[in-house]
Amino acid sequence: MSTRPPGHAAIVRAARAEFAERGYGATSIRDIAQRAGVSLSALYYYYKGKQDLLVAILDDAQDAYFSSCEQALAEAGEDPAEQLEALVEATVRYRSTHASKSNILLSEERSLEPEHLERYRADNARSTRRFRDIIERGVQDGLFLTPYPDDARRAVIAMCNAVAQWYEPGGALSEDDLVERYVSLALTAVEYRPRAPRRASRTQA
Amino acid sequence: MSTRPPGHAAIVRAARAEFAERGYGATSIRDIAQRAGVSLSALYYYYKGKQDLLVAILDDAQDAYFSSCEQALAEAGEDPAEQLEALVEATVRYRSTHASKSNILLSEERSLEPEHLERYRADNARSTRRFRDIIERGVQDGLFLTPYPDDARRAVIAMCNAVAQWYEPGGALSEDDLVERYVSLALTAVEYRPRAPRRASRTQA
DNA sequence: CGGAGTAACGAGCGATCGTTAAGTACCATG
DNA sequence: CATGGTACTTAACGATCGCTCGTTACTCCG
Repeated sequence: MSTRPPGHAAIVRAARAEFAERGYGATSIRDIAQRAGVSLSALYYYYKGKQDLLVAILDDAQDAYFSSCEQALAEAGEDPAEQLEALVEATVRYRSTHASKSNILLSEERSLEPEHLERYRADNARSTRRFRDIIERGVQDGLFLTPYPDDARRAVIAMCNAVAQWYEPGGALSEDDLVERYVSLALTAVEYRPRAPRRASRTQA
Repeated sequence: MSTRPPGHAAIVRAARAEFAERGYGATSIRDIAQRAGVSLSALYYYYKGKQDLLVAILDDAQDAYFSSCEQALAEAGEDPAEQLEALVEATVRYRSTHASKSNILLSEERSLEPEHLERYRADNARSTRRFRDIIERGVQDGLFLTPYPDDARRAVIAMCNAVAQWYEPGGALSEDDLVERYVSLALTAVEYRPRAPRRASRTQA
């Protein structure tokens, strides 16, 4: 998609920016075309219509996120804490470096027509399950002490997602530091207590 | 606003529902009028236009949230933990019982025209400051051990806000239980460690 | 040199958009 | 019983919407 004709890339870039800023429903294809520096009918050379463009952008954004998670998990070991770290890192990095994609992904589900909605929801559910399974296993292994695994999961996901709404690359906080903080916050949220050092006796009520 | 003519209340209710479901930009005033069971021009009897209606809905939603926070804080004592509890409880209750208002509040800032944006942002900033000041004081008092107060604050706010997107009243989880869990999660996020043995039993240790 | 395919363009279609103007039914008051 | 405000209505305006049409410029291949 990047090595394609320059017009195509410009259209996708412009559409992503407009959808992220104004929302799908408030964006006209003329807005997109103007931002991309092409005529409005150029859009119809590459896509069947506005909805088709949204679907393509959503698919691309979802693929990018999922493959990033997949890779992070592949490099992580068996330890649930390590896996949660990997997932949080992948998510935070994605939200911070691809803010437009993230914000569209997180807010334009409602703009999808019914025929595309099911697949989109199913894919998102797989992603949620990733978090859920890891946290559940951490709880079973006695590594995560949270009494509310489901709510801890939602909290971790919500706080990572919110990064896309406020973080500015190149600001005072580096991406690596950001990741470190959110990994730490996530482990705190699930109440991670490493097994090895036996000196901890305050836990387990 | 509730004791006004029935048409007015119906319009506001319909507009809230439509804005929350489809978004401001994707909602037409005809959609709103039809849902309210009035003609589209009835809207112009009460409001100057679509934007004016959004502003009224946003103002009402903001007032409801802020006054709820104010009341909760007034009933809380001086203890930062108690104050954070009060703020989280007020926020979670608001998000869970006024999902439409919440979701509009959380996503339609971008639909505000410049002249209304400044006041809206300023009011929201006051709300954020509430959380920030309480957490900062908790850290200074040595009650909150989090090394990242700003990020913990963002995490707490984000997880509370997300409630509006998934919680269903009347479901398996009661509102009181929901509040209890999120208060607990928030105290965990700021790494609350009570100085003296409080009678608290919902937090571990 | 002559198609074939690619990558667009400007003009315009019907539908829908936010908004306005002018009118109407219904009270309550004087 | 006339008058004035309240609470709407129907009809229509110009602008903009997503989308289609017919055309054009430019390559590459034989």
